[in-house]
Amino acid sequence: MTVPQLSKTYDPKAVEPRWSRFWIEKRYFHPSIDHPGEPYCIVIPPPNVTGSLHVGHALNHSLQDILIRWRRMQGRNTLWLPGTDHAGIATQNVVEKRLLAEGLSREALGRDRFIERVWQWKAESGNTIINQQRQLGESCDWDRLRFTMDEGLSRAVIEVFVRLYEDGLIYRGERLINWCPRCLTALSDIEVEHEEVKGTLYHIKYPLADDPATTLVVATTRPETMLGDTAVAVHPDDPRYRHLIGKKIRLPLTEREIPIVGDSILVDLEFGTGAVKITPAHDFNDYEAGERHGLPRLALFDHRALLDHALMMKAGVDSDVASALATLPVQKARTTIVQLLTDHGLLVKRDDHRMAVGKCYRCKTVVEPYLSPQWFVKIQPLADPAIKVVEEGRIRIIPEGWVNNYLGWMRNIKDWCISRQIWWGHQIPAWYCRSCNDRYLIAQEATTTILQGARPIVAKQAPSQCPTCGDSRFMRDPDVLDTWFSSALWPFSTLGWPDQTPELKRYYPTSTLVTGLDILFFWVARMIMMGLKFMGDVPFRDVYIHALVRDAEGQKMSKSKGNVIDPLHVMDKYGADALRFTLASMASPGRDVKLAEERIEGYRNFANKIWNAARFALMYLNGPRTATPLSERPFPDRWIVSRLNRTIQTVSSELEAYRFDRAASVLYQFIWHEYCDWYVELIKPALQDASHPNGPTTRQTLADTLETTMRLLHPFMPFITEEIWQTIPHEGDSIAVQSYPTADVTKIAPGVEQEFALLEQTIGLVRTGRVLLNHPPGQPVSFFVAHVDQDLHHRLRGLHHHLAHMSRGSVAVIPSNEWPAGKLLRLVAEGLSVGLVVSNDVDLGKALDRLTDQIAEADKEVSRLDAKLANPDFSSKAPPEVITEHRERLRTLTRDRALLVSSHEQLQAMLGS
RNA sequence: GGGCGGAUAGCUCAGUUGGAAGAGCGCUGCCCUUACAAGGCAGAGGUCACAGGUUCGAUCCCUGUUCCGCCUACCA
Repeated sequence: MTVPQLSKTYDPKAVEPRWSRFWIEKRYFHPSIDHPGEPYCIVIPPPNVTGSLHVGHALNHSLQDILIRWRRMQGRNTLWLPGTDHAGIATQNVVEKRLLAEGLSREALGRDRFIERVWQWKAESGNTIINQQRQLGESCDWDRLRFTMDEGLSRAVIEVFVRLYEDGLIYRGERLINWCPRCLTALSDIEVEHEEVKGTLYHIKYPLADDPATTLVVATTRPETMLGDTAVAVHPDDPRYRHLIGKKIRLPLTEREIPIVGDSILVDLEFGTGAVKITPAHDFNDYEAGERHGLPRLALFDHRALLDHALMMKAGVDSDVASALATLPVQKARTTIVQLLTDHGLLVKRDDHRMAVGKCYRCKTVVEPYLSPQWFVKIQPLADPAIKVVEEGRIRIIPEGWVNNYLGWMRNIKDWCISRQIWWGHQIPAWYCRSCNDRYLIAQEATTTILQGARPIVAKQAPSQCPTCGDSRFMRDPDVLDTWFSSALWPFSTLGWPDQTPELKRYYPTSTLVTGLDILFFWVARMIMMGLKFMGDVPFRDVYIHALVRDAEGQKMSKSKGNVIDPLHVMDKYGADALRFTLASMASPGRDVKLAEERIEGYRNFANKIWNAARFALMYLNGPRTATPLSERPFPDRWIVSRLNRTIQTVSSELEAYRFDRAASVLYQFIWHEYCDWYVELIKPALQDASHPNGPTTRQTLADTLETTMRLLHPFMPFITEEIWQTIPHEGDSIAVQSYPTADVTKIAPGVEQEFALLEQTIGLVRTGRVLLNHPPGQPVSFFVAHVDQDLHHRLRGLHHHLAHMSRGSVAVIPSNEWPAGKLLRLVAEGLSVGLVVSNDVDLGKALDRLTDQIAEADKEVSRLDAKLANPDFSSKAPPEVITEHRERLRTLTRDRALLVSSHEQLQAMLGS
C-alpha cells in the first residue's frame, strides 16, 4: 500500500472543483421519489436569475446546505430544490440600460422583441449564479432547477390568478398606489422603503370664500400639490375653527372654491396650524379622507411625476400659473409654487420638519402616490388562515422573536397591488372586448390606457369571442404581475403544481424554509397564504430566519460604500469550506453577522489544521490495525472516543435547534483542541515506535475517529472532508452519501474524561513551571507529582508514561512528603502538586511573583467564601448541595494556599542560601 | 409615535431551571520539538452600560434611565 503524499498546506483550489464535478456527475443530490427515508425538502429562496452570488446568498445557502447534507446523511429522502426568479423590475432595468448603451430603447424595440432580448440576457448570464452556487458546494438537485418564468411555473401563475379572480379575491380598480416615476410602474406597499429626511413645513393662507380678508392657515410639506386640493379639514372639536365647517375656501392660484370639512381622523389638534389641506389624488391619508367626505380627486402629475398642463387646467388652475408650472418635476414645482405664494403674500412661514419619504426599493427614486387603475389581491381572506397556522404552531418561526413581527404585519395587512407596468414578467390573463369597452380603451400615442370601468374577461387562454356581443377583437391587459406573485407559489409550483405530480405528493409540505428577515413579508407571508389557499396545507413546517450580513463595522454592505465582501473572491483566496464555516459559526440567532476577512482567514487555518492532522494520520496508518474492544484500548483511545461521542451528541442537538454557531464551535473545539492538541500528541509514542504493543489498536482508533470526525464535519466543510475521507480507510464512494455519525452513549466515559482532566492539569502546571524557570521547551525537566486525594494520586501513577511524554521530562509520582526537601518549585492547584527540580543558576523572580499572586488570589477567594458561609441567611436558605460545595471549595483552597505558602518560603530560603 | 433586539476582554460574540466570568481573533513572552510557523507552549486582559428593586446570593428575574441597531407608522 502506498501512502498518498499530501502537501504541507491545504490548497482548496486544487481540491474543490474536482469534488464539485464528481458529486454532480454521480447525481448524489438527485433523490429518487421512492427513496424509503422520510422526506426532507427545502426549496431555495430563488435568487435573481441574472444576478451573481453575494455574501447574503452565501450565508443563506451555506446554512441550507448544512441542513440538507446533514439530513441526507441521516438517511432522509432529501430534496433541495434550486431555482431562480425573473426579478421583473430589476432585470428589465438592467436590459434597458444595455439597450441604452446601444442607442436603443424598449419602446423603439417593441414589447415582443424586448422580451426576446431579456431572454437572451438570461441565457447569457443565467448560469453565472448557478455555477457560483456549485462552487460553494451546494448540494442542490440540479436536475430539478426551476425558473419562475418556466412554462410550468407560468401555468401555475395563470391558474392561481384565474382562480383567485373567480373567487373574488382579485379585482381591478382605480386606487391611489405607490408609483415609481423612474421605473414607470406601480409598486406594492412593501416595495417602498421609507427614509427620514429633513423637510420643510410650509404655512399657507387660504382665504375664506365669503370673507377673503379672513384666512385659514394650513400647514403642508408638499405645497406643490395644493392645486389639487379639494377641501380643507379642521378638527370638529377645535374651538378655533369649528364654526368654519361647511363654509368655503378660495383655493389660491386656482379658480376653485373648496369646502371646509370636519375630520377628527385626519386632523391632529396639536400639530401644525390645526388645519389640513386635502389632496385626495396625491396623498394616501387624503385619499381616505376624500372617501369619507365624498370629495373629487384631482390629479396634477403625469406618470413621470411632472406637472401636467391639461390636468392643471382641468383642476381650474389659473392659466398663467399652469403655464409656468407645466412639465416641472416635483422639486422644481415646489420651489415655483412657494415663490408664487410668497409673491401673493400667502406664505406665512416655513418651519424645519423631519419627515419620511418613500423610495423605490429597486432604484431609490422617490415614489409618488399616483391615481391609476391597478389589479389587487383582496388579502384579508387569505391572511386570516395564515395568521392562524402560526398562532397554532403549525408553522414554527425560528427564532420565535419574529412571530410577533409576522403576526403584527399580517393583522394590519392591506390589499396587495400586483400589477406592474413593465413588460418582463407574467402578463395578466385578462382581455377586454374592444367593442364592449370602447369607451374605456383610450389610445394615446403608442399606448392604450384601460380606464376604470372596463370589463375584463379573465381566463387561462385568450377568448375567441366576446360572450356579450360576439365580437372577436380583444385587447390583452398589458400589465405583468409582481414577481413576488409567482414567488409566492414557489413551494408547490416548483414541484409540478397544478399537476398532481409524485414530487408534489412526496415533498409538500416542505420541511424548512431558510431566509433573511428582509423578505419575511415579501415572500414568506405570501407563500403561507398561497400554500394554504391552493394546497390546503402549510408550505413548510419551520421557517428559520437568519441575520443580515454586514461589514466589520456593522454597516450594511453596498457597492457604493465599497465595503462589500465578495464571496467569490473569498472562496478563491481561502476556500469555500472556510467561507462556509465562518458563516455558520457567526449565525447566532437575532444578531446581524459582522463579517471581517480575518475571521475567514482564521477558519482557513482551521482547514489547514485538519489537513495536517490527516497528514499525520496517513503517515502512521501504514501498519497493522486491530479492532480491540474499546474497554481494552489504551487510555488516549478511550478518552478520544468518549469525547467524540459527546461531540456527536452536541452537534446533532445543536443542528436540531438550528444553532449553527454552537455546532460549529463545538466541532472547532473538538478537532483542534482535543483531537489535534491532545489525542495526536498522546499517541505519538505508540505510533512512532514500530514495535510498540499499542500500535495496532491505536492505529485502528486513529483511523476510526478521523473517519467519523470527517463525516461529522462534512455538512459544514464538504470539500476538505471528502478529500481526506477518500484517502483514509473508508467504505463507500463518497462521504456525501455516508451515514451521519450517531452518538453511542455507552462510549461516553466520565471517569476517563476526569482522568484526562487530571492529566491536562498536571501537564499545565509543569509547562507553567517550565516558563517560570526559563526552561527551554527542548530541555528535559525533572519533576514530582502528588495529589492529596488517594484515588487521584493513584490514577496519576497510572498516567506516568503520558505525563513524562507530554511534559518532555522525567517524573516521579510520589506523595509530597517524600519529595526532596529543597530545590523544588512547587505549584499547586486543587489538591494537585507539581514540584519541578530547580537548578542553582536559575532566576526565581518570576516564580516567586507567580506564587505571591496566587496566594493573594487565594486569600481573596477564601475571605469571600468565609463571609458567605458565615452568613446565617445563607446557611439557612441556600440549598444544601450549594453549601456543601462552598465548604468543599473552601477546604481545597485553604489547603492549596498552605502549600503555596510553603513553596514560597522554600524558594526564598533557596535565595537566601 | 409604536414594536423588537442589543450593550459581557482591545475587536466579534457565546453564556436557561440565579450559586466560583467563557471562546475565537488580536496582544505579550518563549520556541523553526520530523502533522501543521496558516504552527506549538505559557500568559496578560472584564465593578457583565447606568440607577434602583426582588433574593441568603443577580451577567441572568423586575422597574426605570442612557446609548446603538432594526422593523413599523398617516402627525399634514
